Amino acid sequence: MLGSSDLHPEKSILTQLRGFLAQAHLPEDGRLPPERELSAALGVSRAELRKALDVLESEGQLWRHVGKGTFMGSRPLDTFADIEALARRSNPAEVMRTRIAIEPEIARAAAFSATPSAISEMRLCLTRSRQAENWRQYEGWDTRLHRTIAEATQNSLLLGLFDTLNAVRRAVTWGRLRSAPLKPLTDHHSFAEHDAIVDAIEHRDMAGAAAAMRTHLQTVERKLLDRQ
Amino acid sequence: MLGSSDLHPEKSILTQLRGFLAQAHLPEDGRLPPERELSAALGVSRAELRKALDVLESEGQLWRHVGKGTFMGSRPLDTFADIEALARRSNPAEVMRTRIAIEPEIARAAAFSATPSAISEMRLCLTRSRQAENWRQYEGWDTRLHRTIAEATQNSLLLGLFDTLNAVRRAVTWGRLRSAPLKPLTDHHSFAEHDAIVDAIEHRDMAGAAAAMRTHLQTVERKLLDRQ
DNA sequence: AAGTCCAACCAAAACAAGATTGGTTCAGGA
DNA sequence: TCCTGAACCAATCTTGTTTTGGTTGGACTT
Repeated sequence: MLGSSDLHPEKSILTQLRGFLAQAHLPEDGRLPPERELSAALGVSRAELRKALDVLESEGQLWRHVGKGTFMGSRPLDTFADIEALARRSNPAEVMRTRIAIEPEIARAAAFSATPSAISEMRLCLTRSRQAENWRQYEGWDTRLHRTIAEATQNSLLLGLFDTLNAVRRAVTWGRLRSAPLKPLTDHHSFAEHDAIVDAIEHRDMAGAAAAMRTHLQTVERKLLDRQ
Repeated sequence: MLGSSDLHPEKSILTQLRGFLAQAHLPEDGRLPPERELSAALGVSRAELRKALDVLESEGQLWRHVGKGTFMGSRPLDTFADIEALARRSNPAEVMRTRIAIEPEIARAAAFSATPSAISEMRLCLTRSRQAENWRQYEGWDTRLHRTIAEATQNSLLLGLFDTLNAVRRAVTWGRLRSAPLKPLTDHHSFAEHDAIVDAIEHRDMAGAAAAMRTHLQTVERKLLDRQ
């Protein structure tokens, strides 16, 4: 077991690698030579080199990706969110769960920050949605109500995340439920639920606003499930 | 000037093209044949075809792009959420409020969906963050812990929104607090708070996970305020 | 002269084939 | 038992070619 040339082979390779990384100056992006080159340069097998690299990666000192290479520093995040890519990986159920997770908190924040003019715009959306003559109109005012609530938080970042979520929702439903026929404008229990949300916001009832929004979205989710 | 074979050549080509588009069934994406093919098929010169296409494009019935082709319908809007634009409109306080709104709900979902391997990765993050020798290492493991929790929801959309939020956070703090000196690695009450979050997730305590995450983030917020 | 056609060219985008690269497996040998 | 080397895999990059809308200029017709 300890008959080899040194007692701590992996440790010596680790130090050797650390020395190399400290000495050799890497390119701008912090990329270091491919494993095959590096193992040859250090005179060790690729497997042993990988063990040492595993340690450094677990320490968070470098990150690796197949086809790209090995880089010093911490793994970079995407600098832009690709709506289409998100929609491709997601599905209607996931969108609904995400709405249920996030929109109640938006309503809570809105109950804290909403201005009177924002609340009156919500009331307008409620009235218009009641007057809607077909599903499309109703959906339009429903969407606008939810966005008005998000605007009322006066939190541009929260609003941005809401818009992203909404864009994904549209992309997902377009892709999967495009065959949905023009729904008749029948039962809209949602009227009372919408009222409850806006009422809670107007009364600065944060917990109530969140609860009302959650109840509403769970109703929507149940309708979705029933239709399938 | 009107000596040619017909008085309104461009108009006849337009109607001919309209007829073709109504009759021929296009592929899924609404793409129509390249101009060179289409002009040959309709027996008109490419220049004349392009004039007709210009009309249809000005009417908003189709859109074109070099290298891509000509498509029926309206030009698709950008599907990228611009992180930089969000960061420009936001600020550290807003980022913090948004984290407090969203991350507790992520923790709640994680308590429901987390796999044992995900939980063990959270434990690893806890251990490493305790062993951290400087602020940068600690921050790295802290970030990774929060992302591991988001991954544990097994909700790709929620994860995507979390990543967006995180990207904006980094952009905002880099832009505004770049002058922050290397903070010493002193008081980390956060250890116990992190433990409480992971414990709740492991015990499938959804409400507890959300509450622990909210408590933790409010602590972070208080530190931010104290420093200013 | 004015309009039309045709061919060529341009840059952006798509497409295709090959090479790299981290990750994994397995037979062979020390 | 452990390590090695080689092979294989899938994701990614690289490179070169093709396709596509947009543009220009000369030849031909009227």
